[in-house]
Parts: sequence; C-alpha cells; structure tokens
Amino acid sequence: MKIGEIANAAGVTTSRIRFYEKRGIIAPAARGPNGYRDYPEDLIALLRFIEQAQGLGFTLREIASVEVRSGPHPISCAEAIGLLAKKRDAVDALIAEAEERKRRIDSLISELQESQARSED
Amino acid sequence: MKIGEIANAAGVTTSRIRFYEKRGIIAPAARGPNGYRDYPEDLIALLRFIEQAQGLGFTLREIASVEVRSGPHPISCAEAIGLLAKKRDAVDALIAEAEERKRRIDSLISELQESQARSED
DNA sequence: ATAGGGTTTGAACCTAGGTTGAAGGTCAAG
DNA sequence: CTTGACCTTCAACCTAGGTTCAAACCCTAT
Repeated sequence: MKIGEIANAAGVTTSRIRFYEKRGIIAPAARGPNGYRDYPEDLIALLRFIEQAQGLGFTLREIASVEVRSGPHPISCAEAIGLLAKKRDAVDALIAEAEERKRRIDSLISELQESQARSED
Repeated sequence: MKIGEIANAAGVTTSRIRFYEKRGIIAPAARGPNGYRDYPEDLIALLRFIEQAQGLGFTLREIASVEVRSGPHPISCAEAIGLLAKKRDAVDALIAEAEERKRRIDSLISELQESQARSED
C-alpha cells in the first residue's frame, strides 16, 4: 500500500506517518522501485494503536519505547499492565491537581460574590 | 527598583519579566538615566498576581487581556466572577476528560488481567 | 505531450512559556 | 584601574506533535 492509501485507511495524514517514521515511532518503510514507501496492511492496526495510546495519555516517546520491543521481544502482559497502572496514577495526579485548581477558583468566586453583596448594602 | 531586585522580591527570574514586557503582559518599564528599567513596588504584587492566575489555569494571553483593562477601565467584580466561572467550567471539562481516560485505562487493565489469568489455567 | 494527482526530500512554521547566550554598557569597591 | 556584579539588546533554542511549503519526480488518462 502507498502512503496515501494507508493514511486514508487508518484515518491519519500522510505527513503524520512520515513524521512518525522520522521520529522512530514506526520502522522505516520498504520502498518500491520508484522510491515510494510501500506498507503492509499490518501498519493500519499499528497506526490505530498509536492513536489509542495517545488518547489514553501516552506520549509518542512512551509509545515508541514500547514499539521498539514489539519486534524481537514483544512486551509481556504483565509489563503492559505495569505501564498502564503507572499511567493511571499519572492521570490520577492530574485529576487531583485539577480538582485543587477548581476548589481555589470556587473559593475565589465566593469571596468576590460576598464582597459584591457587601458593596450593595 | 531595578529588575533584579524586583525579580528577587517577587520570586521570578529577570528574563521572565523582560519576556512579560515583550509580550505585553506588563507595561514597558520606566527607564533610569543609564537605560536600566526602574520599577515601582506595585509591580511585585502584579507579578504575584500573574503567578496566581497561571496557577488557576489562566494563560498569559488571558491574563494580558485583563491586565490591559486594569488601567483606565479596571474590570468589574461581576466580570471577574464571569471569567472565573468560565475557567472553572473549563477545568471541569478537563477533569471529566481525565476521568474518562482513567476509566478506559482501568478497563484495559482488567481485560489484560483476565487474559493473564486465563493463560495460567 | 500535457494535465492532474500522488509521491519524494528538507526546511520552515506553529503554540506556550519561557531560558540561554553573545556582545556590550554601567556601577561600586578595592 | 580593574574586577565582579549588574544591566542592555537581540537572536536562537527548548518541548510536543505535528503542518505547510517548495522543488522535483512519478504515473495515468486524455
């Protein structure tokens, strides 16, 4: 498959695929006699996997480090669970931080509303 | 006060103050006869305000748009409450998104744990 | 043979919020 | 009168994840 075809199939842009290759997130593509990249259908699944992982909050750097090992040494189920658990903790921390922000905003709003009420006496 | 003094007093770097001035977050400083920036003590409070607002999730762009009006037309209490309420909603949305991410991660972990349990039969 | 669509490369651009560095001017103390 | 600590400007660099552009090549249909 040519780059445009696989991009269409996976719902990503061609520039993104080239960018992933440049960054080492995906392996360099095989080339046809004209120099065009030639992809196996498998790559569609990989591209979708990348999008999913990003959606869960994994960075491309993190995804790449898993990808690298999916060749000769695929990551074990236990390892995957470990990575996911770590990411869940990070998301938890993010949520806690955002909730703290929200609390501070709310208390600021209350303060302002009170001072507004007082000024209307 | 010279830039280094005020930076120290407010707990920010000098480069940050110059950056804020360049970006229009703070007004251009008065200059002494030697060309050095000369700040009034008030600016300490403003710099602290900026840090606080950032901590609540406001971007410099948002802070600047409020700052601009704090000269001739300071923003009203009601306006401030409006901005805060809007930001709280944005934080709420962020939290909801993060919680959805967390749910997806958790269900993925459960899936993997089950498949691991099955493979140990 | 020429128009169009797809592909190649590399480099520049974008947001956000700064930091770092170079080259030079200023000021106070010893 | 020199050293060290400040200050000035402007420009380049950084992260993350890409997009956009220019110049050139390839392939197919008319």
